[in-house]
Amino acid sequence: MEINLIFAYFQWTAHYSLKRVQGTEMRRKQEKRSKILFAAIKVFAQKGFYNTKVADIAREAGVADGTIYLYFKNKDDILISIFEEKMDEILGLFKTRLKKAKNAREKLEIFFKTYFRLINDDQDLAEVFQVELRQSSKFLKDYHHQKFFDYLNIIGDIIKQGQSEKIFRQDLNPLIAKRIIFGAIDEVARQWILGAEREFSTDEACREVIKIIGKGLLQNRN
Amino acid sequence: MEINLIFAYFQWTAHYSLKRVQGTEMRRKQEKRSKILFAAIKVFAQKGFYNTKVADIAREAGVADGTIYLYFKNKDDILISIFEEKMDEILGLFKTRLKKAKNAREKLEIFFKTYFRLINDDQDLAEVFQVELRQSSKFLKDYHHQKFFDYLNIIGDIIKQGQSEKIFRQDLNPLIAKRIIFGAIDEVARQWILGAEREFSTDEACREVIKIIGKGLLQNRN
Amino acid sequence: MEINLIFAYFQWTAHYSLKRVQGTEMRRKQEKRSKILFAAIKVFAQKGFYNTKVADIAREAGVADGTIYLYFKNKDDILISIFEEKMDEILGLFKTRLKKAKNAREKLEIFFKTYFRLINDDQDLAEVFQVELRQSSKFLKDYHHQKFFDYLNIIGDIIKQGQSEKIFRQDLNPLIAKRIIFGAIDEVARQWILGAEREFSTDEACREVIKIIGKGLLQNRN
Amino acid sequence: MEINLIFAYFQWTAHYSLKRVQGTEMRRKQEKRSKILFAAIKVFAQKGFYNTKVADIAREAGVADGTIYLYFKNKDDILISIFEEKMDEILGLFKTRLKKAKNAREKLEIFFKTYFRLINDDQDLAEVFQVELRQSSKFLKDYHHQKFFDYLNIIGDIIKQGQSEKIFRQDLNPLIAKRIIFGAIDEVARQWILGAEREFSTDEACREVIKIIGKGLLQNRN
DNA sequence: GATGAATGAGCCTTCATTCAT
DNA sequence: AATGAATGAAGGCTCATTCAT
Repeated sequence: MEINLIFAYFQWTAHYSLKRVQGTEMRRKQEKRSKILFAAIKVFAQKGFYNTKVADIAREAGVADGTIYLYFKNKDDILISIFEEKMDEILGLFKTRLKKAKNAREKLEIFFKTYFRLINDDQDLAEVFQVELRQSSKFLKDYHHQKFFDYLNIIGDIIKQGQSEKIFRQDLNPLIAKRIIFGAIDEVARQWILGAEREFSTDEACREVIKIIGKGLLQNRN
Repeated sequence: MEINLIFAYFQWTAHYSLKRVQGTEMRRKQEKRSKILFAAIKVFAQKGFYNTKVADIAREAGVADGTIYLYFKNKDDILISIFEEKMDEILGLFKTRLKKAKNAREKLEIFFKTYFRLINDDQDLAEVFQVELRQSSKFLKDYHHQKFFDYLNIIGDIIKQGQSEKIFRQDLNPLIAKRIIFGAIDEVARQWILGAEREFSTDEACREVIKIIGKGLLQNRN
Repeated sequence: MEINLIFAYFQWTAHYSLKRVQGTEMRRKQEKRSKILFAAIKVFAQKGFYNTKVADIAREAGVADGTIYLYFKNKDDILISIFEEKMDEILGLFKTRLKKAKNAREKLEIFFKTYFRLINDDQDLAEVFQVELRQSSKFLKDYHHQKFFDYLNIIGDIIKQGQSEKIFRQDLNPLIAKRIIFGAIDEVARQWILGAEREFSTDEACREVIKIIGKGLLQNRN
Repeated sequence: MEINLIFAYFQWTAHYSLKRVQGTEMRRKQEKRSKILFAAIKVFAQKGFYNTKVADIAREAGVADGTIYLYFKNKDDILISIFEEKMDEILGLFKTRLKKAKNAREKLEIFFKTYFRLINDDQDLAEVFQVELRQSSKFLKDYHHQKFFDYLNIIGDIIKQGQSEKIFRQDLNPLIAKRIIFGAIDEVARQWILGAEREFSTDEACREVIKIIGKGLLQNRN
């Protein structure tokens, strides 16, 4: 509930915060950029990056084809921008939410809850992140996402903190462990998104992850 | 070592098993088909499905462009065939290997070991599975991966068996748990494959997975 | 020196002469029109007509893209206007300068000197004339360069005058001869303009032309 | 008459000479390439380079659009190839024809005759050379034609030879003189090509050039 | 069966021109 | 009058697929 409010607020600010002080025309420009980005997310989610025509995005956004190129260098740039800009929002949200936790175990739980809340609240975006950003060597090999590493390191840092707090096992390799965790939630989310019939809710998924991963990380005595 | 032998054998049989009884010309036909499939795996792994030209596959396979269409309906069909045929091999291998285990815990461990052995031994194939098939649910609308479900259900069955053997927690939802496990190993494998510098070995990865997931599934008292 | 002054005067008048009697706002309008024309000459000279974007001209002129269309019908119209208006200036200059000559031979020499002086003093304009207008007969199907014929006929008239003065050979075909002369000076000018390293001065070029063409036209006895 | 025969022979050899020893399929490949080049010359001559669509060339050549790209890198490459390949033929023809001359004066005359014969016999090609190759900064500035310099130097060499034979004036600057001559014949040719109504024949043009330029170069005493 | 030259539908991108402000 | 964001038609080029040899 609370998260919902935060998320709504965060969505609202996302479009405006950076430019709040600037004039109306600047705001309008940002609005159109956001409109295109939003349309692109929707269409990429539906058809996939390579099966999406720039004209599809334009139609969805309600602008002319050429207008896209006033805001983005090319089609690839749209996908990269989705990643960069949305990742900024997401990283910000995680940072804010994790501040409240008093130890690594709580942090892990908040992390999972925030993650599945995000997935639940913006499925198109989630799908683009889950599916489209994976598919092209452009984005996986050639293009190095500092922001993706930042994101992964949120998990890594929680693990390390948990180890120094003697809550998590000392023999874990955080490098591999963070991938295990990321992969686990990522795949569950993907299944939730792509699965035709919803076999489980994001809340159930979250609880399941906490059960398995949470327990898997703990010291034997706990 | 032992696994390697098994794997080598299995690779050899893969090309011939289905058609073993047929004549020489049929065998030659299979050889060319395999050559193309093998080339496709390599090129898809390098460049991704959409950035691979049919001509690239032809060149890699050492055949003419047109020849490909004597063995495959179209470019999509190559990807599907990779999946179908390799999945048959993989499913067969898992089945053989898992027979030896006496309980779910052992099965899980064998599953992980076999998985990372496969990844280690055929990286190109692994990459195609990891990256390129992610998008297939988009572009191959009609195509449903029964074999992928079979594969996933190997994990699901191990979980259920572990629950009935009272080794694994009773409150696990096998539907979600199998995704968690699949996602975890999948992501670790992806990182191992795509990461420029090898930060860990497949053996380390395997041990780490067993530590976290293995423990995460167990009953509290164990 | 003297010519320089004349040329400077002529440049100044070019912008105002036609509209000298009109009010200030009209003059301001002319100024902007000239600014655009001047910018267009510069950019056309640098990049060629087809490789020049209207936006390039606008930027060079320091006006908005749309402003150009307040002064010119379209991109073609800019090129035509350059030709028309600059040709008026040039024709006027030739007329003024040629008045002083007492015979065809002197006229020819003054013509050459004036020509190379113009080339020397406004290289951008020269380049547009040299290179870009070459193609105009293609793309401006309807447009006939009356002024170019006027210009050519200055040469033709000098030849005819020289023939009736018995200075030039009687067997010359003025129609062809004027093309020969125009082509000769045009090409020398082009080389001077486009050649990376200046291999000769316009003065040298002028003297060389007078030597060859001048002598070539003369009666045998002279 | 004689020239016509030579020219016809030379046209025939142009397509085959280089590949004469190779197999039929190579010859067929050359034929198609020539067909496209020939079509391009025709269409460029009619509409100009920038107003010609690749599809226009394809239609004229009777091939599909894509076929063009099997033989040429891109549209620019077609124009460059026209220049390069035709220039080879032309240079070869000049070399052959000029061998027969016994002094510079005769050489000059043969040069002019050959030139106007070429113009007369392949008007489309002449137009492309005259007009299209001039219009783009691509071809005039960025692209350096060694072959064009070779061509110009044929004239330059004749001038130098004439000077050492004491036939031509000693005070000529060959650098400028060759441009004067090239420009003169070039412009006459262009007028002959572009002029709607043929005001003169190429033979007349040739005679006129010999009269003016020929005489202009001679020593005073001759 | 094998070839690879040929095809042509399709799409990204550019840019001259318009028009609301 | 001036602006410049928006438009959308147009075209160069790619590449999966075909088919004559």
